[in-house]
Amino acid sequence: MDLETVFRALSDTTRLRCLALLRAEGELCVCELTHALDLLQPRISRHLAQLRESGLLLDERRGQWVYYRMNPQLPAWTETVIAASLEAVRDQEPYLTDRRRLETMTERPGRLCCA
Amino acid sequence: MDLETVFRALSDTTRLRCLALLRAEGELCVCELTHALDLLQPRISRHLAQLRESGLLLDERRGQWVYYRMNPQLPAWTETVIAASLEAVRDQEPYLTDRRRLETMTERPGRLCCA
DNA sequence: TGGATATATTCGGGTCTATGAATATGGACC
DNA sequence: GGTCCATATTCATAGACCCGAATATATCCA
Repeated sequence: MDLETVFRALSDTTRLRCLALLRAEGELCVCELTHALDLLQPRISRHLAQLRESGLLLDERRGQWVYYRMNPQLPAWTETVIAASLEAVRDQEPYLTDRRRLETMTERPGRLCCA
Repeated sequence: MDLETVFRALSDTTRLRCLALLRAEGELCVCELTHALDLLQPRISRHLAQLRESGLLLDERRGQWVYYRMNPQLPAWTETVIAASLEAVRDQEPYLTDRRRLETMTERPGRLCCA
């Protein structure tokens, strides 16, 4: 896991938005991220694949859905970099709206509708 | 200073090598960096310009030489990101060799030859 | 088996990026 | 002025990247 690979993976807003939600929520499936970011599904899917290939994310299929989550075995410096940078934009757009859209999403797979 | 801009600036090994030396040395002129990294001068100059335009570096002409240094007014998260990542590769190549080449460079401007 | 949903991939186009080579700019000094 | 040195910029090329649209794959369920 070299610096250049990680920084390149982090140098796209779509990917940063996905990472921000995944860190907050633990894990999310592609359709939840697609809804939260309000973007086309192939676009989300490609960015998630990039994050997986760079080593930052893990994926796991469960039934129809593929869930992504942060790789728990990242080197310490990578954790530090991601945590510090995402914390700095926590209260800015588009990250605020992404969280709101996810919260108000109905029919999230594997979740009670009236939790 | 947004995340994407900073991460894009950091996603190139040549730029990371320049930043590592500049953090260690305080300030360096273009010819010192060119010698330390053992690359062609226009290549170094262009990467330094990118780092300046992204806000990470400041430059200052003194006589024939242009000195670059870290911008001392970076946001805290940027400082954290750069410090954590460069610290992680401090003892790896090509960063080790870069420091060695700089140390053994003769005729560094503004420095005594037998310091 | 067939249809519906979720996810991934391919394709084509436009844009950005990094590079070496060559050239231009700018200051110092005679 | 002219010359040398340090630095910056231009030019052309090759590759990477991002995107939407269309299509392919995979799973579930009837």
